[in-house]
Amino acid sequence: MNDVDATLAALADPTRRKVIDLLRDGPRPAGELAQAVQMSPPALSRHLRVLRAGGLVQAEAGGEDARLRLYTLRPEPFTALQAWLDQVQAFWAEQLGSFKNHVERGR
Amino acid sequence: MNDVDATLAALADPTRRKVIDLLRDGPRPAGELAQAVQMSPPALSRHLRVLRAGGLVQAEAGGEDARLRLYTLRPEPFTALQAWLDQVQAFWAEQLGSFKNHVERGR
DNA sequence: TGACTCGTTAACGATAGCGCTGATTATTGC
DNA sequence: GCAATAATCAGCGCTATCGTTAACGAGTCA
Repeated sequence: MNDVDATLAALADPTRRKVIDLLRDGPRPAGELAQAVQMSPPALSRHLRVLRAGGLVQAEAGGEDARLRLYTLRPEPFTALQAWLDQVQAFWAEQLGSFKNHVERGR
Repeated sequence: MNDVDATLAALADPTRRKVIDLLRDGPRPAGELAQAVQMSPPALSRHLRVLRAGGLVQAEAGGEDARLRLYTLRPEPFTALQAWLDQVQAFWAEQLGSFKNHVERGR
């Protein structure tokens, strides 16, 4: 329902998650990323498009060489995912609610 | 690399994420989950198998009626995912490192 | 025992995702 | 202008995944 779907779909692929890990060390041009994950530039370009569509990364026009597209991480989807994760983990926080839920659902 | 791959693959499907959200309110039998997501029991059973394989859920033998399999959330994969998320978000924590990375990579 | 329910497994058709090669656009430097 | 480079787009097979129906063990109750 939320955009968390798109975020998780983007992170599902191991290649894309590796790209995220690579970008943790700083911005990288697309070609360098393709070489790092041992993949043809067109294949990685598709992955980058998915990551862009999900808002996980952002392509800046490289200042020095305009042919290079420097990719950078964007924080929003990750904070949204963390918010959802916190909600899920609240399940164990309210351990005393394990019987409260039974009552609420009337079992 | 890690088992985070399996976790994210399991969470990628919207149906499976909805199951997780449903289980936040407490354990549910498989049939009730299938009805909640408007899906045939076999289809949901496959999703539950994926969630089980990833360790996100656990099937307990229902005490009252042994035919029912009550599914419950398991914490481990979520804490592992949170750990990875924290690593990624550390990228913005060290904002001053944006120039440090340039130096390290010798651009 | 026999009818019924719960859940899973098996087999099938349809769809979507992945990675490749080849072509296209934009930019650099001679 | 022209060759070379960076990145994306387009088209093509391939595999995996998803959901459905049908068949199968397991458990309940008369």
